[in-house]
Amino acid sequence: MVSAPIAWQTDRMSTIRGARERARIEVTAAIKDEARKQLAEEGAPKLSLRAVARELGMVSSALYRYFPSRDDLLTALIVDAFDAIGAAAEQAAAEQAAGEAPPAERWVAVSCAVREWALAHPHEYALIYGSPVPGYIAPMDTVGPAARVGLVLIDIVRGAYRAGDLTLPPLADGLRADAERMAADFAEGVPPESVAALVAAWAQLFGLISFELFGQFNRVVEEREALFRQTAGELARSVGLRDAGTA
Amino acid sequence: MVSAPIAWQTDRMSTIRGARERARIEVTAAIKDEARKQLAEEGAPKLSLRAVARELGMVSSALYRYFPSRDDLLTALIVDAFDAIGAAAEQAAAEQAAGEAPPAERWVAVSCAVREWALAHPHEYALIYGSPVPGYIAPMDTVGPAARVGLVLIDIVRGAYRAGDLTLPPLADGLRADAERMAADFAEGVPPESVAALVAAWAQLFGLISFELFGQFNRVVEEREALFRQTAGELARSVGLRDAGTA
DNA sequence: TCCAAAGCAAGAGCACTGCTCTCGTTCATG
DNA sequence: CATGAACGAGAGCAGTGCTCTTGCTTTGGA
Repeated sequence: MVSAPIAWQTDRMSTIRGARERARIEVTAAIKDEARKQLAEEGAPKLSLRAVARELGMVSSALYRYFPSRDDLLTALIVDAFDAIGAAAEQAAAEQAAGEAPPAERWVAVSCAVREWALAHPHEYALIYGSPVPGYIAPMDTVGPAARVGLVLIDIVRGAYRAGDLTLPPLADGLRADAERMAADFAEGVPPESVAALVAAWAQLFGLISFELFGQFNRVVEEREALFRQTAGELARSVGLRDAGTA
Repeated sequence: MVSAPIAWQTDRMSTIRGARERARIEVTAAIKDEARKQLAEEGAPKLSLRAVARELGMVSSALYRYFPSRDDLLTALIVDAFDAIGAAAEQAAAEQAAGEAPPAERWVAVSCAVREWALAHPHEYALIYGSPVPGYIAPMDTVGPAARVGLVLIDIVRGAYRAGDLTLPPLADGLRADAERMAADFAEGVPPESVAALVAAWAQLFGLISFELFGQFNRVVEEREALFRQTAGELARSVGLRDAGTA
């Protein structure tokens, strides 16, 4: 029997094979750090391999030993960003779970955590939820990290369902089959009605964040946090979570 | 396909000042057309002044007689895109108004028209609703065209309110002042409760479209039109429009 | 009618970019 | 210890946005 792949990876990481391998890991991390720094300052389109190399005191061609192309470096940053926003959501959910808060409140807390991460890392947010780079096709490595926020939201709904605290929203006929497939694929233990509403709420949540971050609310909305909180609460209700305000 | 001319443009066009001026207008239009073509094929980041000039049989420096910089060319395309999606929304609204459809149905029709325009012009949509270009600040010329879709939605709600067909959604205390300001600024004749809900629904609508267009629904949602229709209907209800489905 | 002023296209050139290739050097391992 | 792989440096290619100069053409006023 072969051990789990995770364990095998940890094995490799703990077993330092030599100075060269360790240097490689360090340089790779340094490149990503510098790239992330430039990303935060100038944004993805301005991220330049040459500038990263320059700042690191090496020549541009040396960078290709670590990342075969600029897109691959971007992919690494994308994965990191998905992981970071996913971790922020998971942490918020964990904190709420400890306090035994009602599901709707946990939903709002997670939503706010996601929004706050986005406000703190606008360029990284734009990298993962903004316009995709044309010609760039997200490799499979990204789908796992990309799902983390969604899974947190699913968990909240599943918990509410198991506790009998979930009101089933209406479901259009044309959506039932797809909703059942989605439930089976990545939301086991959640009724299809809620899965469909959940996916819609998920997109709407990020719509609010994107509008705020991408400047669509400029000259329109001022009290953005209040609007977000209120709307996130209504989205919680729309997926069937009991209203937190009436508790 | 020429975009809707602005007032002063029409003025100038009717008063032909000379061959030179006419040539200038034609060349400007040709540049925009070619740029739009390349935009549709490759996307905004790949849009190259030199390539546009090459395709038009002129030298790159000549292009600067018409657009002082690449950003200015992009601005022109942005204004056109806002105008186009605004026109699509207005047309859908006009068609629905002629048939005296209930407000919620008109809301859904406008939403679907916007979505369909987005699906037909993904790169232009990404240009106006995707990640903003870092360092690029939208000039004032864009705010008018950018507001058109929103104004169509406001009109529907205002019509429903005047007809006594509007249910007022709840409004958080922290939002009332801002909502009143918004109502005074650009939604006269609409109660503040509805304005706040309207702005949120507006962002959520585009969140759905962006998620679909930017690939976030890949491997998740299949029946995207059905999900959009259902959610647009619920958004209509969330701003207080009478449910169309129960008619 | 003539002429200066303004508009225009072209070309050279600058400082960049991503990326490839070659050339010595250094390291890890059989 | 010797050999092959990994590595950093540098030159070079094709492309980019943008500027400046150089002539030519059109335009509008004297």
